Amino acid sequence: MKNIDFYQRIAIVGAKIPPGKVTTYGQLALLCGQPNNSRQVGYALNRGKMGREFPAYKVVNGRGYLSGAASFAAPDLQRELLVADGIEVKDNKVSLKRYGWHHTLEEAERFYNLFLQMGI
DNA sequence: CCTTTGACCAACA
DNA sequence: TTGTTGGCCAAAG
Repeated sequence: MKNIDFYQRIAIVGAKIPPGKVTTYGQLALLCGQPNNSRQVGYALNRGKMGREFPAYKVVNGRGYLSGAASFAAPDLQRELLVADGIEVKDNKVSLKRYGWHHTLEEAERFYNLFLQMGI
């Protein structure tokens, strides 16, 4: 699997984050078939490799913390976008328990099969 | 070719 | 419960 494909996978999974939910770098990496490659997800976003469509604001770290002022065009942009989606942000952090995307095994398998079928 | 860097993470003290 | 540590791995230098 080429890395270009990994970015494609991230785009596909990112588009399926349920409304009003957030995901983590690690979860995206896992759903994209590379559980130990969460740093690469951060790299892709940092370098703007995911395009304008990608809901980067819905990606937080494993403890629910937002990505940092430097990561978005405006320092407070990520928080504003999350709040606009009805997601509570307190102390620069969201509750993963309440707003995390708790995907099922079936969902994970659907992605796996889709990627297989697409050959990416 | 190395070596360093990073929008990460789980385990540990 | 907070800070640290070692592992991770592709891209950049």
